[in-house]
Amino acid sequence: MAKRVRLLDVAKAAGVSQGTASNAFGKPDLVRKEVRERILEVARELGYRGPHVMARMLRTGKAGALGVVFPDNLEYAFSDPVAIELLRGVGRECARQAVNMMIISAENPEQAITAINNAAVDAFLVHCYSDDNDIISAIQRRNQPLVCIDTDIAGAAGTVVLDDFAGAEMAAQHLIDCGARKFAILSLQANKAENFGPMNAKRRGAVSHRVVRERLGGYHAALKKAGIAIEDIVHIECENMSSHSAEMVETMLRDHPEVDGILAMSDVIAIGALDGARASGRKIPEDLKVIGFDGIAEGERTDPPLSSIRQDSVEKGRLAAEMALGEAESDSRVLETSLLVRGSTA
Amino acid sequence: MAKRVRLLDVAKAAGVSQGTASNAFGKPDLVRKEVRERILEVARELGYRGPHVMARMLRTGKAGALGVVFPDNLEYAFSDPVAIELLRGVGRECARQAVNMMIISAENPEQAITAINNAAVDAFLVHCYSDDNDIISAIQRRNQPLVCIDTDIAGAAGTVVLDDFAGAEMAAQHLIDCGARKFAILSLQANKAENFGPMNAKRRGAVSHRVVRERLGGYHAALKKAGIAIEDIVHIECENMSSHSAEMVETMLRDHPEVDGILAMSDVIAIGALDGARASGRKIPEDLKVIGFDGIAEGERTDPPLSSIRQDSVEKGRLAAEMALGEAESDSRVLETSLLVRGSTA
DNA sequence: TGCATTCATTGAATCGATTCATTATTGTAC
DNA sequence: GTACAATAATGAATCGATTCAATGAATGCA
Repeated sequence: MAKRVRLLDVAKAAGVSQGTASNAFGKPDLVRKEVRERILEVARELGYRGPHVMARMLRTGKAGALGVVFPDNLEYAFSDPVAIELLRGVGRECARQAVNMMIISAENPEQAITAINNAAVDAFLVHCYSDDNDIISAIQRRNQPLVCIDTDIAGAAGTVVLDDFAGAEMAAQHLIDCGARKFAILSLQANKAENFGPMNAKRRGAVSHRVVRERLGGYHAALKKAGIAIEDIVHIECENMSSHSAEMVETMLRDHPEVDGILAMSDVIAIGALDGARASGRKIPEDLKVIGFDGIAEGERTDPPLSSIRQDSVEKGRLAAEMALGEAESDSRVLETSLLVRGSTA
Repeated sequence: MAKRVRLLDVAKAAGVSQGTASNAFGKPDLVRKEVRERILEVARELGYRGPHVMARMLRTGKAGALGVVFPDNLEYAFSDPVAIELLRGVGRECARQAVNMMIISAENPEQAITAINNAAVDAFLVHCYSDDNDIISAIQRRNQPLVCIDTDIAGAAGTVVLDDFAGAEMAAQHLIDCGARKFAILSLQANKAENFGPMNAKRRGAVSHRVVRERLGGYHAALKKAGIAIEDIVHIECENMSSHSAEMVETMLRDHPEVDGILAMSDVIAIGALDGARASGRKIPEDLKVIGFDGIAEGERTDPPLSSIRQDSVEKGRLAAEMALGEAESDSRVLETSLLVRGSTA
């Protein structure tokens, strides 16, 4: 293979210094028009492909890219509707700032750390649930701007989270207002250790995922206020997959036929719950009221349409990117939620 | 800010050559154990952050990343269910090969070219419909492996496409078998120039998007074989958005109440068609049969569930990534489709 | 004509590693 | 005790740009 044509070759052939040749490409207005044109002409003749990206990066120290990490599971990033909305927001901001978006990909945590160390990026965005993460430390070692989404890590440059507590409170209050009295909570995974199924008090006390902790707290607060004892609530931990939660709900309704209100920590779980409830012969909302969390678009088309707590994930991603790229003040932001009433509760 | 600690500093402090220090990090087995440990120890003391990514890239010429470009519209990548499945496949293969995934982001074609030129990647993947694209040329100028998805560009290193013709033929044949006789085709955008609404023969003759050309050809072939004249088919061009196709279908059914079979070029369009048909008082599948294309998961939950032509977009993305990264033979691959019969036709 | 300004260009230093041809050292075999 | 391999370590060259202080030329103004 022929050797690559370098800027120096172009400069020589055009009879100018390397510095001028560089400017002809990068800072055209510093070079006289005729000279610039000659350089570009010569470059074309020689087959020069334009400044070498890696060389420029090394010299300038800018990568022109934002790293996005999903430590819990990469596949999740392109499966969960909420994660996709998040990515859409990140993408939007990156496009606005003319920065590329590097998705750090890995099959396991160890590989993720390597991937992080090999990524040429200017800043990092991490979406994760757990806060005891050595992937986070790997990023922090790089000493670059870092914004965490949905979890608050001490020492992170910035965090963007939801007011999950208030949202959950709103959800529970709404079911109470609709007349539900016997509650089941369908929780997201609470810990690094998978343990789906009924959730005992011990596990409830050791929730390491911030989102789960907050939402659980919010549910409990509202129910307690309404005079419902925590021990009377059915707690089930579900994988964030409709097919899985559907099964869980069928089992649950067999064991606890008295349940008349389901609080699901995600719409994906809630959609499965609708299926499970229907399969168990329940009429929704007459026999059983269901409310989800997130307010994803799919919730409009379910049967019946799903009530939920709406969050703006696109904006969450966009804001996080803005913070990481240094355009927005980099500290902690808490986004609000709102109640979305549809057929599954009213 | 203190100056960055370089490998040379570490080498000096540890009393070894720079070459050895480099090996201690990159090729540990070339360095005696005690020496290596001393180097790592010194590195820690000095606060060395590990080899500088950009410097390494420049020297080795490897970026460790795969560029993914959506020239038609970046936002589309994170909105269309099919594109998301594609990304999931790409992500899976990238993870397997421990390569990061660089999403080239841009708000307009001009910016996209800059973004491409600034991306430190080893190969490119392009998903696009049109084949007269100067973004493609910009990539080709970089002289790196390139795989095009869903379009066949002359000179591209590789292409991965679907047998769209056969799939469309199968769809039309199925509707005929179900008894439909008066057809409407809901087409995806056929050209760079937006022109939604009824599609005249002239525009039908100037389709620059390969996918649309092939699917249209497949529909026509099957219908012709069944003795249906092309002039008797209603052609409508839709934006790939359910809300849009719903409107289009309402109008269409007002103008052409005789239509009893809808061939939609995407499930997203088909889902909107179901809404539009329902709003127009049609019973599906009794009055009107609808078949989509793609076989997305959402089609299971529509009312009635959507018949479709299933394609494996995840595999399409995975295979394309494999080809671009040089692990699969890099030529042209054509993936097959299959018929998915559900409630909207039977 | 002289002096200050502005504009264009030069050329060497720099970014921070990896690589590879050499040299030094140690071990094994005869 | 010598020859030959195998193993470790060296250090200079290299990857390909950008940057910046210094220089030269051209212009403006008194």
